Amino acid sequence: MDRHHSIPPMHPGELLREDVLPALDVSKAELARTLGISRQTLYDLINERQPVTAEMAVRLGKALGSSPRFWLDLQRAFDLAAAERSVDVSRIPRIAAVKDPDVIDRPRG
Amino acid sequence: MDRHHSIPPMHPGELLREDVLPALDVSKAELARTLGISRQTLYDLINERQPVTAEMAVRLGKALGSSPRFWLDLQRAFDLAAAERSVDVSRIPRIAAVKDPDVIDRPRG
DNA sequence: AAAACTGTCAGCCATCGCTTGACACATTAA
DNA sequence: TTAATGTGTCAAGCGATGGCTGACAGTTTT
Repeated sequence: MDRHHSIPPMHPGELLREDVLPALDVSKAELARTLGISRQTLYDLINERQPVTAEMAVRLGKALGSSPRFWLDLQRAFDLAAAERSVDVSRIPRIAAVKDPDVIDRPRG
Repeated sequence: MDRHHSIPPMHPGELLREDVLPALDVSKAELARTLGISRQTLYDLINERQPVTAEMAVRLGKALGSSPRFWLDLQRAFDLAAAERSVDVSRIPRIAAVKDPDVIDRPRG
């Protein structure tokens, strides 16, 4: 019953690099300045070497006029997929029933 | 528009401590063992000194039979609220229109 | 009494998120 | 044609994080 679950999670840097930046008429150096971060940090972000932290999400949200949650959600999905890959869960027994309300899975409205 | 979040976001540790653990008939020491983490780490988590990381979310998900995303979302809301408090965004100008790329489920393809 | 559980501290360590500084090269502005 | 700016990228440094082990003292379970 695992509906949805979009395919492979994208790193926020990819979106930034492929979609956002090209649409903007701003140099990377200037974007970094605008965001109040170092050029290196933006470089790392864009090249998917560094995640969008909560603080970074807030900055991006302000500058790009989007919701910080958007960026954070993107990152979380990415992190979760990675964790699912890297953590061996096979030795962890289920000690409680599935009583979880499957999150505030806000169906987007 | 975005109203204020009516409720201040809860740390996952609080839920773990107040709701989950009491409902379970498992000692904390054993839960730590079950999760494959140290007793200290569980202690820190429960006492809200440490966050639910993606990897931790996966562990909790497996053991408690809930979705890892549930735990991660809880943490994300918490982190975001903190970031919004701590990051001074007032000097960051909006350089792009409010174009919220309607989040996660990018149809892709 | 022995075994297990509890709260909590202290110390350690690898990694993380970010920074500055540098270099070589490319593009744009005066 | 210079000067300024931008670009890709590396290296080193730094404080904070996430996690661990070990310990102690007291409580509960067996």
